[in-house]
Amino acid sequence: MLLTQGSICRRLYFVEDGALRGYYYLDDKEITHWFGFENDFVTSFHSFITGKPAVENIQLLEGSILWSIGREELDKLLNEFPDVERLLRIAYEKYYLRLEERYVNSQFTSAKDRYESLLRQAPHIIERVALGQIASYLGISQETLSRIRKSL
Amino acid sequence: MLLTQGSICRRLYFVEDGALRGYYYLDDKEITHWFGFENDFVTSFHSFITGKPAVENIQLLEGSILWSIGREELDKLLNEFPDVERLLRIAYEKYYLRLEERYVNSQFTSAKDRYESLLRQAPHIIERVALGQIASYLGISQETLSRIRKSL
DNA sequence: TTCCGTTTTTGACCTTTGTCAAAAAAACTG
DNA sequence: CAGTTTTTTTGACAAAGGTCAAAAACGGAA
Repeated sequence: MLLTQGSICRRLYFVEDGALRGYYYLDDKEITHWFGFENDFVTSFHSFITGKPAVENIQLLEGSILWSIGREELDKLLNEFPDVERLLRIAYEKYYLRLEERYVNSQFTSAKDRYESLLRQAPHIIERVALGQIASYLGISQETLSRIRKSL
Repeated sequence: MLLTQGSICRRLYFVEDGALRGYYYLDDKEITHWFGFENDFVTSFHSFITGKPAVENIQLLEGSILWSIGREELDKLLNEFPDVERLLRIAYEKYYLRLEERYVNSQFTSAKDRYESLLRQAPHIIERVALGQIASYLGISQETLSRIRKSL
């Protein structure tokens, strides 16, 4: 575990290699709301940005190589090097667009289409992650995902 | 209309006063995916950031006062003043968290809860925006929203 | 192997929300 | 106002996906 809900996430991670996921609990059910793989930045954005306790847990799914930087170190870098500020701004643009697309898809495409598009975008995910985690990531029940797989 | 789909959005707007919405078409149906009110930044983020043609339309919902800046002017400012870079980065953080929350809500709360929470967060929206637009914003059909309202 | 715990699949049934069509209400317009 | 258009509501029905419970498959560890 990299982070447990309730604690404050003070570090930003970069995944050189490996896999992790962010999840939280909704009436005792685990909801995975993101996966991070090679070359992703991961953190509990809400906690890292606001300094409030995290609502999510971050778990390593396999042996991974991570780099990390603390909030204070990052702030120092941001003050010293405008290029870092720019890098971060551009990273946010990318993550914003990614989330926007995911949001639109979640609202207006069927569970089946979402699963197929996940397979296209991240085929390796199937071998690395349990079914139930993928289902909650897609916003559907595990049973429904199982039926979708059968139908393909 | 501030922007029509297919054209490239080259400006970032700031709403001093008024109301606007961004919407796109999905099988001939209008899907409103955001509203902008006082003190919001609005643009077609996807088009503005990537320079690709917009998939969305931006429409003024009432008489409004807007400020705007073009992509080139903004880039000039970003190069000249690191503080602007910082401002923008922080704005992105805010919008990212806002979108993240909306995403989580859309997936795991009922249509009724989403409507009630919208009423709490933006009570004025009801008087300013048509029902069908609110419904598509919440990701539900107009009929369902009508029934939800009846049940309250 | 065999046993045990976990994950995935299957079946039956239920709930939420969508769709289509029509009626009612509200908002414009001349 | 009366007439027209747009928006909202209502009803009947359909579809997608959820829930619960049980069976099957899988993956170690002894």
